[in-house]
Amino acid sequence: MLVGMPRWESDAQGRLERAALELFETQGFERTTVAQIARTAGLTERSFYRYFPDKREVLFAGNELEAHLAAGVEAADPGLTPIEALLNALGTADEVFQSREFLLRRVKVIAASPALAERDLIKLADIAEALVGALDHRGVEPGKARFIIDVAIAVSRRATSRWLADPDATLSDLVAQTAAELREAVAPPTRTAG
Amino acid sequence: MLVGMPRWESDAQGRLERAALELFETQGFERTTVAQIARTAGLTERSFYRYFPDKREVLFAGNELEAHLAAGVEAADPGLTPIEALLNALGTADEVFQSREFLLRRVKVIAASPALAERDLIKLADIAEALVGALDHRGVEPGKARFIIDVAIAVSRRATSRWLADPDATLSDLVAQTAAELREAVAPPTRTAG
DNA sequence: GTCTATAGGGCGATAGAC
DNA sequence: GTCTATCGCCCTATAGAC
Repeated sequence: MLVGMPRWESDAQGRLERAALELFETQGFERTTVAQIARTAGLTERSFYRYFPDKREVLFAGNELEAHLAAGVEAADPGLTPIEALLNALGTADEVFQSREFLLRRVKVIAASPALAERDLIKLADIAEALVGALDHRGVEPGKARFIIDVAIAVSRRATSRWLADPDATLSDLVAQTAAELREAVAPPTRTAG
Repeated sequence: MLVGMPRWESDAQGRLERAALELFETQGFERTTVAQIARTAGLTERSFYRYFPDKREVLFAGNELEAHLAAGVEAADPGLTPIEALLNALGTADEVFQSREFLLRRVKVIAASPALAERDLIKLADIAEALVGALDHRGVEPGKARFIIDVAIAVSRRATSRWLADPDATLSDLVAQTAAELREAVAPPTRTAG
């Protein structure tokens, strides 16, 4: 036996994640079995469930984004309004994103499966809930915090969608542009005399 | 055989829905089986699936809210801004709600189960998607429409949550109040000289 | 790893209503 | 006869228990 020959191939979780994305792309989520993902990654079905509590989670592992955003809001200048603090943090989300290539593949797979779309939404809701705690430290009451977070996430979704489509723009610029769009949309209309 | 004696008890779907809510309340969603719901409603498990494509859906049947909101937006005064049209419609959502009593039971059951919370979120997303079509008829581009809808839904969620807690306020008043809160939250801060 | 309950789909049988 | 609601039985996959 050669020295340095590992007993198991490394990064079982990563292999499962890559195998799953690949299979979901080619066959669709519903028509892919957990056993198939595991086999493709050189593992057994049982081992899959050691890494992921259910089949959907294989596309949603990791808390980096939530942690990054919460940290960003906690660290924000106390002089900023809550929405400013949130949007600044959301504008740096790309710091924890994978390659745009990978994100686009993932977004497409998720959009193609209602089951994955559900999971995606609750993951976003989990992030929102985590940010309530961060705003709480700034003295924002939870109900109001959740409301402002929902608005900020709406801005972020629009900005991120644009950013995925336009390789040249920066995310934080698009967040700022979308925030301006928000201010305009909620302002009372200028009813010019007709 | 007596005249008027139906072969089956009527309203099988309603019986399933009531049995499910009751069982989810007492046992929780996960610990309730489809067979149990069906038995309680006097049906078999197989028949359950004739009415609902899956176990979660038993709490989410019906499209009344989506239809009501889409119709409200379609019928809105063309002079209103998109967000005004949306918020007006959302302020009348109570017209298609069940009793507050029933809503509170349902909200509690959904909040207690991650699986049901997921389904709840995607139902809201489905409504949002339907409203994109309604705003399209008003000449709003889809990406922008979805953004404004997400913001309006954030307002509506906060207003509805307050309305459920406060039996005396009207939903449309609370929507208006929350819209004012939104305008204040997104306005640049008045930085008084320090 | 093995075992098992449950979800959920396919297909056909049955039995009134018409 | 057709239509429609229900049930029966078979199957696989998920996911949790042991």
